[in-house]
Amino acid sequence: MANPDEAGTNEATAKPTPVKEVTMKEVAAHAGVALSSVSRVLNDHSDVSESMRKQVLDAIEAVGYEPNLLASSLRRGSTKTVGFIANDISNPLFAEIAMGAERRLNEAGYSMVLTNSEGNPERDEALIRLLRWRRIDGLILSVADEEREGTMAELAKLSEPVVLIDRQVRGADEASAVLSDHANGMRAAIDHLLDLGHRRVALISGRPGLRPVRERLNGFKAAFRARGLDLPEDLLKFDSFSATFGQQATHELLVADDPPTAIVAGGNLLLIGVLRALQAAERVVGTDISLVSCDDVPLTELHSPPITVIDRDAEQMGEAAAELLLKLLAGGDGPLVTEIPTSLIRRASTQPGPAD
Amino acid sequence: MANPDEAGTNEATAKPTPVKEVTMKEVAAHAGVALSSVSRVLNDHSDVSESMRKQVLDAIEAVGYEPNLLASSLRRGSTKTVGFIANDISNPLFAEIAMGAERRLNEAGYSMVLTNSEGNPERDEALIRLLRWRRIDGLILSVADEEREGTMAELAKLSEPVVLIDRQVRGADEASAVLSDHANGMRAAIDHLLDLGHRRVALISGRPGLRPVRERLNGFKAAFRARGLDLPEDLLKFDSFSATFGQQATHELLVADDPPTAIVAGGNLLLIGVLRALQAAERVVGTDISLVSCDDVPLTELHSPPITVIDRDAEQMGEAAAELLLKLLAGGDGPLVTEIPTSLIRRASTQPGPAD
DNA sequence: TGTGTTACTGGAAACGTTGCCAATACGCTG
DNA sequence: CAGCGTATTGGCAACGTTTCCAGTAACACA
Repeated sequence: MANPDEAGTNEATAKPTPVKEVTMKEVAAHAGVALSSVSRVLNDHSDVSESMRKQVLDAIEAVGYEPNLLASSLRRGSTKTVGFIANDISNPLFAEIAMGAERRLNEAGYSMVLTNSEGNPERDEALIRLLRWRRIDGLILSVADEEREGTMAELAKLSEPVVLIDRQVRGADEASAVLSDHANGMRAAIDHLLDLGHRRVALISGRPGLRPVRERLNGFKAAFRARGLDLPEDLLKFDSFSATFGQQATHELLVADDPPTAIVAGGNLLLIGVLRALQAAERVVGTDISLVSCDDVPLTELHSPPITVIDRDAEQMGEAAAELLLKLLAGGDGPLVTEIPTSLIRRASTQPGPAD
Repeated sequence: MANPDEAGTNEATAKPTPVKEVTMKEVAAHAGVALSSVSRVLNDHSDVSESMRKQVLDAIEAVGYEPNLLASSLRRGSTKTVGFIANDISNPLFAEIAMGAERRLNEAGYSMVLTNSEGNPERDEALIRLLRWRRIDGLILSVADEEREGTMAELAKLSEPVVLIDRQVRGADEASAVLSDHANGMRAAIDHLLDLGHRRVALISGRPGLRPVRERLNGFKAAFRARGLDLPEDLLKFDSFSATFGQQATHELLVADDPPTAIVAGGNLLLIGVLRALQAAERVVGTDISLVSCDDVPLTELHSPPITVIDRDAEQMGEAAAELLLKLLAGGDGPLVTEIPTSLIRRASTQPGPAD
C-alpha cells in the first residue's frame, strides 16, 4: 500500500533530500493512536490490549519504523552497552578474551563496544573518556599502565562499574578484576626447568609495572628460592611485550658470557621475537636451548619442536569478566575478583639441561 | 569553591542517590550565562568573546561537567561514529584490518565501534540492524554470506554509506569496496608451483560463495589453463575457512589415490588445520609435500621450513576502507573501489615436484 | 542626537524517546 | 441507578543538547 502523501511530498521536495526520519510519531499517526501507546507496545508493557498491539505493530511495519537508540538511551538514562578496551586486538589472546566477554554480555541483553588502545596509555585515557561521554553502563579493560595518574583519574570519574583484566590498581581490593594465576603457572614452569637440570634460566617479559610481569617474576623467584638457588639476575629482561623486544633481549642473552640454557618468553609476541633471534643465531630449540612461552597459540603447537607453554583459558577470562560486570550492574556491591587458573603444557621444546 | 546548594540537597536526599547528571545547565548557572553560550563555547563557534569563553571554561572545570554524546548526537543528527563488523576478530588478519581502519577514522575525527559476527550470517544481520538503530554514520564490513537475502535487506535499509571488505554483492558496481587481488596472487603461486614441476596441486578454501574463494579459484584455473593443463578437479576442496576443515580436507587428500604433491591453504586458520593433518600423517613440509598459504602471519615465517605465502597488506586494506568511507561521508557519490595488490613470498615450503 | 552596523548573547524550539498522571470506558456490586 | 474498581489509553513533561532568531549594547558616523 503506497504512502498516501508520497506524491505530495515528492512534488514539494526541492531540497536536497533532508531525509526525514520515520519516528514513533508517524507510527502513532498511521495507527491512529497516541505516541505513548506506541512506546508501550515497543517496550511490551503489561497493560496494552491485544488489538492495540496488533494495530501498532502493523503500523510499524507499514511505515518502516526504526527505533532510535540514541533517543531511547538518552531518555532512559542507560545505554545497555558496555565498553571494552583492549591493549592490542591483533593479539589473538586479547581477541579471545573480548569474544568471551561479548558472548556473555549479549546473552544478558547488553551489547559491547570494542576499542583498541594499542598499548598506548594516552589512548587508554582518551578511550575511557570517550566511552564515559557515550554513557556506557560499564567498562571492561586492561589498562596499559597500572600506575599512570591520568588513567586512574579518568577511571575515577566513571561512576559506572569497571572490571579490570589482569590488572590491579593501588589499594589492591578497590577494583573488581579477573586475574590469572601467573605466579603458580610460572612456578610450575620453572620447577619443570629446574627438574630438567637447568640453572641458567632467562625470563623475558614486559614492563615490571604490570601485574602479569610482577606475578610471573614472583613465581620465578619462588621456584628458585624453594631450592635454595640464587636468582640469575643477569638473565631477567623486562621492557615490553613486543616481538622487537623479544628479539633484542634474546640476542643480548645469547652473546653475553655464560648465556642461558633455557628461556621463558612472557607472551606470544615476545615468543615471536625470541624465535627469530634463535633462528638468526642458529640455535635449535630443544636441542641447543630449552624454551617456554606463555599462552597457547597455534604457533606454539605447530612449531617444531612444539613449544612448552603456560596456558590459561582466554575465552573463560572474558566470560568471567562479563560475569563480574553483570553482577555489579545488577547492583552487586563490593569489589569482586575471579582468579583464572594456569596450567603447564609440556612439549618438546623443554629438554634436559647440561649436566653439571 | 563549594556548591552553595549542596548542603540543602544533601539534607533533602533520602532517595538512594539518583546521581543527578551535571549538565550544561549547571555550567550556565555557575557561569551566570545562557545555555546557548555554553554550547557555543563547547563547539567553538566564531562569535564568542574571549571573556565569555574563559568564564564558561572555568565553570566547566568548577562543576566537573562531562558532555553527553547521546544528547549531542540526537540533536545534531550525526554520531561521528562508524561501525565495523568483523567476521572473526581472533583472526589476526581481520584484527589488523580493523586497526588500520580505526586509525584512519580517528584521524578524521570519527570513532569506530568494532563488533564481531563470528562468521555467523544471522549475527551479521542482527549487528547491522543494531548499528543502524544506533545511528552510525557509516559502516565497514565483510559480510559472512554475500548471497543471503536477509543481510542484503538489512544493508538496504541503511541509508548511510557502506564499504565492503573483500566482498562483492549482486550487481557488481553497486557497492563500494576494498578488494584484494586474490586472482593474481593465486595465479603467481600456482605458476610458481607449476614451474617447480608440480601438477597435482590441491586448493583448500572456504565457501565458494565468497569473493576471495571465487577469485582465488579463478587465478588457479587461469594458471593451469595458460599451460594447457587440465584442472585437478578432485583436489579442490571448498567448505569453510576453519582449522577443522583444513585438517579434514588435508586428511582426505592424503589418503586418496593419487594424492597431491602440493597444497595451497586459502587462509591462516586453514593452514593450521593443514599443518596438523600433515603432522599427523608424518609428512614433512617441503620434502614430502610443498605448501603455500594465504596471508603472512608469524606462524608462516617461523615454521620450519618457513612457508611460502600469498601476502597482502592487511592494515593498508583497513586504511583504504576507511578512506573510501570518509570520501562517501564527505558527500562523495558513486560506488568507490580500491584494489589491494597481493604478492608471493617464496620460502622453503615450496620445493621442486616429482620428476615426471 | 539619531541611525546604522557590528559583535555578541539570551530565549526557546526542536531532536525521538519514555514514564508519570489523568482521563476514559467498561463491567460489576449494592 | 449510583458508585466503584479495573483495564486501557492519551497528554505532557522531561532527558541534554544544538541552533535559529531576536535582542542588546557598544560604537562609529552623519
